[in-house]
Amino acid sequence: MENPLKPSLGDIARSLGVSKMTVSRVLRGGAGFSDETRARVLSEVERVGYVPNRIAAAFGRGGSSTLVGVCVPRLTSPLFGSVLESMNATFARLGYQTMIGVHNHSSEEEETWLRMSASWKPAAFVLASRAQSAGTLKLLRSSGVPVAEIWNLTTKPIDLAIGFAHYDNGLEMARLILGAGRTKVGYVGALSGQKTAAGHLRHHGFCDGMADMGGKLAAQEIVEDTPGFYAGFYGTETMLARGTRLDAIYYQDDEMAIGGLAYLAKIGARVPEDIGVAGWGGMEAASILPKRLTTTAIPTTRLGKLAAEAIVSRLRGDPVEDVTIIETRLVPGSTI
Amino acid sequence: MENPLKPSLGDIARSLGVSKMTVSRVLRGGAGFSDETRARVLSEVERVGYVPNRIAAAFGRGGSSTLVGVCVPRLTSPLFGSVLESMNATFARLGYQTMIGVHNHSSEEEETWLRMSASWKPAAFVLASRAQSAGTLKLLRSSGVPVAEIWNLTTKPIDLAIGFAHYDNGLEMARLILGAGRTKVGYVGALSGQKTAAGHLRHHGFCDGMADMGGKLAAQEIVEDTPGFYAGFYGTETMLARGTRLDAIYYQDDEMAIGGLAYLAKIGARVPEDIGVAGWGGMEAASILPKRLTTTAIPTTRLGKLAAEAIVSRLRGDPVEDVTIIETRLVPGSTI
DNA sequence: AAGAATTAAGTTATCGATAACATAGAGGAG
DNA sequence: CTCCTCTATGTTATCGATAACTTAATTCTT
Repeated sequence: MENPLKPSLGDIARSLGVSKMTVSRVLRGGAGFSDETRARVLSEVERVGYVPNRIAAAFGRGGSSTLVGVCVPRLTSPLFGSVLESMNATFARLGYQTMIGVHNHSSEEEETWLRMSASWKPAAFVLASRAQSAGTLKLLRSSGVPVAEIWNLTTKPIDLAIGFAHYDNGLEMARLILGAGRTKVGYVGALSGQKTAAGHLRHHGFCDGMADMGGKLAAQEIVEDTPGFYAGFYGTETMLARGTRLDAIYYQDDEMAIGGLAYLAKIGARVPEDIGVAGWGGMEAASILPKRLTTTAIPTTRLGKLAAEAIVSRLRGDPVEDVTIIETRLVPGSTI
Repeated sequence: MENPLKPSLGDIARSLGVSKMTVSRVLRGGAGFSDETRARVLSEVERVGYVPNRIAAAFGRGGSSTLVGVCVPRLTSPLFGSVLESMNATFARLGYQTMIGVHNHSSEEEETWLRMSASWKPAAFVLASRAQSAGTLKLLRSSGVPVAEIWNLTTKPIDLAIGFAHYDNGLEMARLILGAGRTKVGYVGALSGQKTAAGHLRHHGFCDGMADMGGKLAAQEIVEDTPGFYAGFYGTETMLARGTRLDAIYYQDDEMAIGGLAYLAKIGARVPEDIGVAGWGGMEAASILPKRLTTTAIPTTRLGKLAAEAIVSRLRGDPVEDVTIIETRLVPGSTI
């Protein structure tokens, strides 16, 4: 008892004159003890302020913990923030704790994090944006724990995938834009890492959608910077500076679209009369603009909640869909 | 060896014919082994894809882990997101992992999280927004681990405090606004929990600053909602609907200010001619507005980095300042 | 060259909780 | 009244890494 402030199960047991197992059983709520014993244990636990040691518990159970490793591209995006928030809350409610990692769209960073994270023997992993490196895949497969790939959908998930149909979102937006009679359409995106990243998929879907209707992109600009207001602003400036006349721009996300709107306002272009604007994500700011932004609204809270629940179902051995597509909603808005 | 995919230190040792300690020493980079042994161990580790078990390691060390518990009010704010991101990166670089909690400005949620978190025997805690409940304080004190209170400053920190001088920020902004000749000033804030919350402090400093210069708030509106674009939009609407004529509004943060600007634009009020607007936080979006927002820029990345470094210094026994004030910068902008 | 100091190992005990198994006593069935 | 079944509880072994010792071999001193 070097530290009297941190009594252990054994200390509780000793001061009550019972065995550690009895205390353990009472605390974990199973059966096998009398009401009287239960009351005595609980009051002693309360009295000394006992805090169970989950490290020891996880170790004793044979290694696997109630931690869940979650890795996202970044934490500054309100969309990912919202997903994390609801996922975190759901996991907490179900008795799990989240360990967060950020990979900045880099598969090396993801692998570094994963290796570190795996050493905590998490009960599961949640990865946003497809794990790419061979090392990552090997580690995930051999770890034997449930893995949820969120945000993107993948045709053959490592374990389970829950996300949005980004390609289709791009396709739909192309239809909406061309259907509105716009013909000279540009695309502004930003650094989004690998080919399989969500932004690329929407871009790809958008191009294909335009091709289906006999159109094609008149211009595009991929800014070498994190997606955000700035990137949208400067991406638009750069693209327009090239002189191509455009009557609509599709942005990688709403933040970029809002940045673009700011640039268009600055140069006096009227939206949607002179030029149309569309984004993706349905972020809060999009709804307070003078003209409601044309975008695709995504239920981020739902994604987080479903992902956490799916993981827990899998851990409990309940049946779970391998691939869950979360419905998105095209918001026509007034900027196209 | 029930699971051949998860070899342990002992397995490595056995297959090399050395002791577990030798392997442990090599892996943790100390001394006490020959170059040849080192090479043999490393190659075997590589060959079988050994992943160390930190749960066992933490347990073996006597309980304390390399986890750091971090609790913030929410994850959807780009400001907190940015702090978390740099803190997470700094901790990772220094060999620690973060466990995240969200308390929604509720001290009960914070305490629940803390109790859960404490059971992982973290090496330290980082709390954003002052811990309030008696239970929380008692637990933190008796846990005996370093605690960093960030975001807010407190006069007597539990252990160490790193943050912004919110009260002074409010005071300075009051001076700037009154100094610009504005006399009928309103304040729009949002749900921010306890009395000691950062938003309240700025509000308080703002009122005192106005009083010092012989002014006082002409109107105020505290929206019962999370701070954000919406809250700023509707808070402004509600406040102005009461009919008081105003020539400037101070907002709890930039998101709310931008929401307010959107409302003002909607009703055709010119900024800053008809009414001035000021925010707090210096978020990215504030710099792409047609008129640069008058605000207080805060170095969120710096806060995250310094907080993580301070915690690690304390863990290593190096000297650390108890209270660190992070300088903020008043951005005059063009909206006042 | 003998003893001291250093290097490169190996041994043992331990952390706290838990699974799996063991046991004593109470109550019920026949 | 005997056997049998619960119920409440105790015992033992265990998870993987590590701290703190110990030992054997090598190198350095003077």
